[in-house]
Amino acid sequence: MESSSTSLIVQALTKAIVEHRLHPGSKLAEQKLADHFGVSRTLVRQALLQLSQHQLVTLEPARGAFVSAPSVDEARQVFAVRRMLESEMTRAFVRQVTPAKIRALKEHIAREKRAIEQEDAPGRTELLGDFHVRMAELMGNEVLAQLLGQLISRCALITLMYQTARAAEHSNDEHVEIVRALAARDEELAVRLMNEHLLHVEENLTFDRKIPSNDISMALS
Amino acid sequence: MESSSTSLIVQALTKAIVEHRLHPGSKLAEQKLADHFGVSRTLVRQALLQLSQHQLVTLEPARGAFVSAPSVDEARQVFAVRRMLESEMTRAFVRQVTPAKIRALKEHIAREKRAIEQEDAPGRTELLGDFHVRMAELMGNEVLAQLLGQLISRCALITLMYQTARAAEHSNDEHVEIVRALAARDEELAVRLMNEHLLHVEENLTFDRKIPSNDISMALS
DNA sequence: AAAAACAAAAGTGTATACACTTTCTGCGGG
DNA sequence: CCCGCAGAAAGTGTATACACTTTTGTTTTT
Repeated sequence: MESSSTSLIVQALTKAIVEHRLHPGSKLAEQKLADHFGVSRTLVRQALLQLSQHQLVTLEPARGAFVSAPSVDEARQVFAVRRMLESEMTRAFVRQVTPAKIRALKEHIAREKRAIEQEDAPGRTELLGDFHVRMAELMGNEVLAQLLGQLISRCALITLMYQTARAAEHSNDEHVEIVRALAARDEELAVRLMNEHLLHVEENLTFDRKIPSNDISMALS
Repeated sequence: MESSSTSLIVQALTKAIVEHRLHPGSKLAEQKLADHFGVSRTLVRQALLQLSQHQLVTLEPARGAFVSAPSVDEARQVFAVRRMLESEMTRAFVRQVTPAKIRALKEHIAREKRAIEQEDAPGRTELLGDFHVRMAELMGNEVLAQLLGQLISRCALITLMYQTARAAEHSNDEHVEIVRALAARDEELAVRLMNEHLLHVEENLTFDRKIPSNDISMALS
């Protein structure tokens, strides 16, 4: 169904993994993926190698590629890093905030709300994560934005999507509060709210292991 | 001269790039590297792909791989991220400091001093960077340690090695001061010192472009 | 003599081939 | 009935082949 290069495969697989269409532990057989994307194993291997660097996929020597199943410990470490990074990011954001930036964030939050109301679960998860990336981008720091993007992908692998129906609204509300503090240039409040927000998201972790569905073609639709 | 897998090639190239034996802009021809390492282009390509994800190598479509030449802007962004991450890391470190951890850091600093006295430039650069990684490891956060490791590799590409003869001593002194503040559990002082330290390192950036040496075999010795 | 055009060489991008390892299946022994 | 073992099937790891692109060097044209 597809036609082009490695990065398209990476994107497709990333989406499927982050949206939990491919469950942690699922085997990713090279030939099956190659058939599905209509390319040779060479390109699939490149894609899997990249994904393993993003920690979305785990490569076991001579056994193959599997969707990563991060341990509880690792999950907490990822969130600890996010809190370190994002509390300081928030601080820096306040110091260089402009009306245009606030407007951009508010627009983003509106998009979140729309996705939540329409019960668009995949879009919702993505947008809620992107809020944080958007902040980094608005600060003009590409390096930060890219780094956060990866951390957040790892988080999405961890946070289960389903029970976020209520949690999503909660996150959305907290985003609103954060932006309000940013607009008011209240540095300490903004930092505190961001920290609490991330703690809340982390609390929502559930670590039940679902039964892996190995049907790759189904998952990639 | 070599025998084994992709990650050995990655390590060898990383070392050569970070130690400035391969200059920014140098072409990394696949067949030449393959011959040098005694493997096929397949493995070399895998290695180059990984290095490009670490931002040490830039891939230009249909033109090949080159040692990255980060822009001034990108350099500042990397340092901005390091300051965000490491100031909070320092704060967290103070809160969970133990005598054993202080001892470990002091040992590391002693190794730095030895490398500086022996004018072991490559070892010196590596150890000065590793101080920060060691802190992350001592906190038991592998995710943080790995992330910092990558950021610091990117820094090493930027910071020129030669003029650090004096700067290296300076960095070493600042490490001593930081550890002293950590041992005293003085959170604010430690954070301030770490921030200033990173600012000093950033100030030492020099952005002169050297003439690239294309002799891969020579550089890899 | 400088510029344009073409041919040869070198190099990258993808597919395929093949060796070797793991996994599965069925059969015989405990 | 279960365990283990042999052989087949499936799958990964590396090398090689080949098409296509960029680069280089030479010849032709103005």
